Amino acid sequence: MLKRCTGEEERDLYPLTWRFLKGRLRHAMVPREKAIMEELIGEVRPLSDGEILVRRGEVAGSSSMLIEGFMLRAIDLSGRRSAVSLHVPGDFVDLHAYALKRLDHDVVASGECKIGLVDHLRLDEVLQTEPHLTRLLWFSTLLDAAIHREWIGKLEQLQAAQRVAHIFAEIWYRLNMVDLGSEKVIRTPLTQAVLAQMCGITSIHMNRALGQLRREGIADFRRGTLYTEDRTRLEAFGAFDPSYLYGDEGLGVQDELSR
Amino acid sequence: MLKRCTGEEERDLYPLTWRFLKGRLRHAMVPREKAIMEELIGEVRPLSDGEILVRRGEVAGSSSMLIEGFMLRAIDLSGRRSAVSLHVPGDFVDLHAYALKRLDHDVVASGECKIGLVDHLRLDEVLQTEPHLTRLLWFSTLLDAAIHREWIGKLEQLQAAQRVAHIFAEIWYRLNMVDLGSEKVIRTPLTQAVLAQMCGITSIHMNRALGQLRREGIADFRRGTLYTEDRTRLEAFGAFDPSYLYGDEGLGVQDELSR
DNA sequence: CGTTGAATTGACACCGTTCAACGACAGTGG
DNA sequence: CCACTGTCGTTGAACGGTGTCAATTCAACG
Repeated sequence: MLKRCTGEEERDLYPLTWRFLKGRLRHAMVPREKAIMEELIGEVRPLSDGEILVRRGEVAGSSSMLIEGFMLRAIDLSGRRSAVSLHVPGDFVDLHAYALKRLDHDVVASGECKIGLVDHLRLDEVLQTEPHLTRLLWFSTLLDAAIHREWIGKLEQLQAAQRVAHIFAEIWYRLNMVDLGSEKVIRTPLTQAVLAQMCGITSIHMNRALGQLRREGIADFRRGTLYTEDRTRLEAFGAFDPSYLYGDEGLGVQDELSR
Repeated sequence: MLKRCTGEEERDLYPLTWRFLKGRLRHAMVPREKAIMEELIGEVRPLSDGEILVRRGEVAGSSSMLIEGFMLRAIDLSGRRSAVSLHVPGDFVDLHAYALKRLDHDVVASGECKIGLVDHLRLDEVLQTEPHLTRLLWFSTLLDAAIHREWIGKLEQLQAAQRVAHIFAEIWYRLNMVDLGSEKVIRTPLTQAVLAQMCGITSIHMNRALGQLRREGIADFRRGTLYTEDRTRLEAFGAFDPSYLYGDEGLGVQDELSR
């Protein structure tokens, strides 16, 4: 008889990595693979707000999984700083560094967070002996790429208020996938300035955009806390279609990857 | 005595795939791996301008390498269409489809082009038996992600004319890496409308931006042909720093990946 | 030589930036 | 308990970049 693994059990068995690919292809991992993932983590380290984990150009010997909190990837172009992606618990934040060796961007803590370090030598072993797990790791980095593409589309087509709405919808969705965030409220360490960096607008205009969302009753963001009565409306306003996040409840075709 | 492989020889030995990772980590591939890559290609197929190779959401059983010509990835958000990336010969265009199974975007021919199809079953074999080559394939998809990030930064920070300049500089650089494009002129199948889609502006404003570049003597783009006297100036204007393209002449640290 | 898609131009409205000032709040130390 | 301080958030007015609409020119091609 196949015992169905409940959320509780997963948390107990894999306290550090149970959120990895949760809501996406985690169901494609067999217990052995989940155990390998958990054992990959060496040191667990806390980060304080704004702390830079990896600097652009540095050669990295390890990658890290985000266990608690939020992180950003940031790049500088023509002097100004901007955020090109956001990470939530369960994300293998800079797995990219494994194949790229040096990164093209900084990886920064947004608020307090906790990460688990994975030595690249361990990943070498996985590549040698675990083709299926390798493919899942690869998949997780392509998920990032898919999100990047959506952000590009968002920046190309939406205007300020819609961009924030889109980000809000995305964060909410991603938090839910890893069992975080409630139905009507989520807590984040984000400031209006950081949101502005992610949306490619000034923080002043971000303030006005948030004002608009508030006035129109679409969403209320105050000092990191996001609240909304009607998420459907928020998503619609931000032209948010979650299919790029490759969640399980999507088209379901990924079952082919299951094994 | 180690025989140095000249460009000529590479072309003869691997007529379909000699451009793959050229200028990046191709030097890290041993002849056996290059041969495997070449043999991965099944059918070779021409595409006509605007032809859609893979449609968003479709389940793909194969991926394709771009042998000649240009291709785009496009997504639709709130009705309008926009281009989220551009590909040049040597790019393993929709390798993403291998791990993702279904894509979040369309893959479209820009102008006439020629592609080589690779069955996913063949890639499965590579994953099982060739960890080093697997890592290089993974690397090539992460290169796309790095370019995505740069585009996000570009959209967040630069204004119209600088955005085009940046794209121009990028295309030029990438073409040079695969032995295409001369010092002062490159030919592309791009229209002002497509450039506009890539820069997130209207084609009308793209026209004005191109006019500005022309007036200021930075670059002259006319019906697909791009000309400039001073590439350094073009790059400076577009705040272009090629390090995100991970070219060989970069920091050189990637040699660690060599083996 | 006519047709067609692409490129070009001008007028005007709107979105977002800039600069400057002010208000709200949390943490700190007296 | 209060005053102090710094960060974050808020607001207004002027300016500039970009979108929109409509009309015109240009280049390629059958």
